This record gives sequence, C-alpha cells and structure tokens, in this order.
Amino acid sequence: MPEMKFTRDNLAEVLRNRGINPTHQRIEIAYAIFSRCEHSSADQILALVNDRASETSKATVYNTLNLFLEKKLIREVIVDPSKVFYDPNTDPHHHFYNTDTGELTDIDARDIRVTGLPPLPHGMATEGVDIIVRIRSKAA
Amino acid sequence: MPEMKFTRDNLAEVLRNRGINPTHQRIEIAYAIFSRCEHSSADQILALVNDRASETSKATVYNTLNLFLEKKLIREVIVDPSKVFYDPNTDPHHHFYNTDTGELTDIDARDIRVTGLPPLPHGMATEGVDIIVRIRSKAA
DNA sequence: GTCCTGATTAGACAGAGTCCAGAGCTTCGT
DNA sequence: ACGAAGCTCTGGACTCTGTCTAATCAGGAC
Ligand SMILES: [Mn+2]
Ligand SMILES: [Mn+2]
Ligand SMILES: [Zn+2]
Ligand SMILES: [Zn+2]
Repeated sequence: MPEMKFTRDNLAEVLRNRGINPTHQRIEIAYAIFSRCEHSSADQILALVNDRASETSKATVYNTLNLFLEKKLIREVIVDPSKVFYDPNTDPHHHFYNTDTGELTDIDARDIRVTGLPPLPHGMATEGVDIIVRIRSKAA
Repeated sequence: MPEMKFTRDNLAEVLRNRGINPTHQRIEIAYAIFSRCEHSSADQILALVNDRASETSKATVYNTLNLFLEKKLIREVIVDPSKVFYDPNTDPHHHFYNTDTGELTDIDARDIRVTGLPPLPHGMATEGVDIIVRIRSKAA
C-alpha cells in the first residue's frame, strides 16, 4: 500500500491487481478498511459499510474479509479472545495492545530484533513471528 | 509450580495458598489442567473432568477457569481465533504455534531478548510481552 | 433478448462463552 | 440438632462471532 488517496477508483485497481473482481460491495468494504486505516473488527466494518447507502450483508462482509486475507490484501490480528481484528497494514509489524481500551497500535518491525529463540522442531519452517506488547495505563 | 506430584491433596493445598476454596469440582479441574501439563481449551477440560465420574457443568468449568486466571494460577493464550487455550505454566514464556495442527509449545523466556521496541505511549506501562512464532511443516 | 458464471443475500446454523434463577453444601450461632 | 446465611454448582437460556446453504441477482458473451 504505497501512499495514495483511497478513492473507489484507486481501490478497484488495487483489487484487480490482486486478481479480485472489484464488485461494488468489495470496493465499499475495501474503502471502509483502507480509508479509516485502523484495526477494525468484522462488526465495525459491517456497520461502516452500511452507514452509507450500500446495504451489504454480513455474509458478504465475512466472505470478502476472508478473500482479502487469502489474497494478502489485509492481515488478521488475534489478540482479543472474542473477535478478530483486520489490519490494513501488511508491512511486517507488531502491536501494542491496550488491555483497557482494546486499542491496537502498530510497531514497525524493521528495528526489532528477537534473539535467543530455540531451533525449530525438525522439518518445520517459520511462517511469521508476532509480538504483542500488552500495555495499560500506569495510574491506579 | 515447582516439581511435585499433582495429587488431589497437593492441589487442594495449592488452591488454599492462593485463597481459593478447594471444592471438589475445583480440585478436579485443577487436576485436569496440571496433571496433563499441556495447553487445553475449556472444552477439552470439560471433557477430561467428566471422563471420570465427577459430572461438572460447563458453567462451573468456565467460572473456575476465570477464577484460576484471576488468582494467576494459570494463564490464557490467545492464538486461535475460535477458542482460548489455558496454560498451566505461569513462568514467563512464549510459544511456538503449529498452524497446521494447532499445537502449542513453550519457549522459555529467559534466553529471549527483544530489542528496538519504541518507547511506550506516555503514562502507559508494559503488562507483558507475548511472542508467538507461527510454524508449519516444511513439506508442501 | 438468453445463457452462464460468479457474487450477494437472508436466514438457519454451530460453537464459545456468559448469565440467571433455583437448588445444594457448609459453616456458624444457638 | 435446627435454621439462617453465604458460597458454590447447575441446567438451560441467551449473546455473539462466524459459517453454510439455497435462492436470487448482476453482468458479460453471444
Ligand atoms: Mn474470558
Ligand atoms: Mn477466520
Ligand atoms: Zn497492525
Ligand atoms: Zn505455554
């Protein structure tokens, strides 16, 4: 995702480049995710998309999110036991997780080094390393 | 949890030491978690406890797991979007997560160093750092 | 226009987890 | 021993996230 205005036309092009047929609903969902560039739940995205006219169904939102995941247009963040967060940022990065508010903040992975990891079990390959720094307000 | 046989008597003592009234059900649940020292879901624990006689209800299993969490007798691991894993190991540690099988393996935190983390937002304190290394079988 | 294919939809469904109101236990005072 | 009080436990209803299905819809090729 290089710097660009997220117009619906631009997003249609982005979807096409990933081999995704840019339907009206898919463009609206992409718009919801990328214009508001935050970590959102399926529920929030459904609400955002339907605040405008569109009327997109829950099934389509889930189908589309899973399609976007598969095509690596977005990422999922597993940190809240009750729901998945969808992440428009696909660059390698980690997260601060505010356990009071549920807020997620990105941490660029470029400067991070993790040392001391044991060797992988035989025949296994690393798929990714996720670091979650749980934080909370210092005041009692 | 220092090395000890996890007899029901020992476990009753452990619960008492944490200020937990050691009822029959709580002891059975503790026994299921600590004797099989693996990462288990609530569902698995419910099944384990009821494979013997006991007949413990789902509500009691969840209540007890949340009580054990609160008293820091166990830990939760958030890694599968569909269920929480409960971890008898409360020493600082991280996890390998086999994305094919769902298997979790502990990584002792003593040798791990993470460098390059940005400063925390003002007024925030770190509550913990969780590292999840997602792995999968190398063979296609 | 018809035909074909893929996308969307409502609503049923499944699973994890919580809540509640009633019943069971235990402890304590008398 | 009895009863009251306070935990604890329980079935079952309920909520919420997410999936599935069968029907409908939209759009391109012809
Ligand atoms: Mn919980
Ligand atoms: Mn999913
Ligand atoms: Zn992120
Ligand atoms: Zn563990």
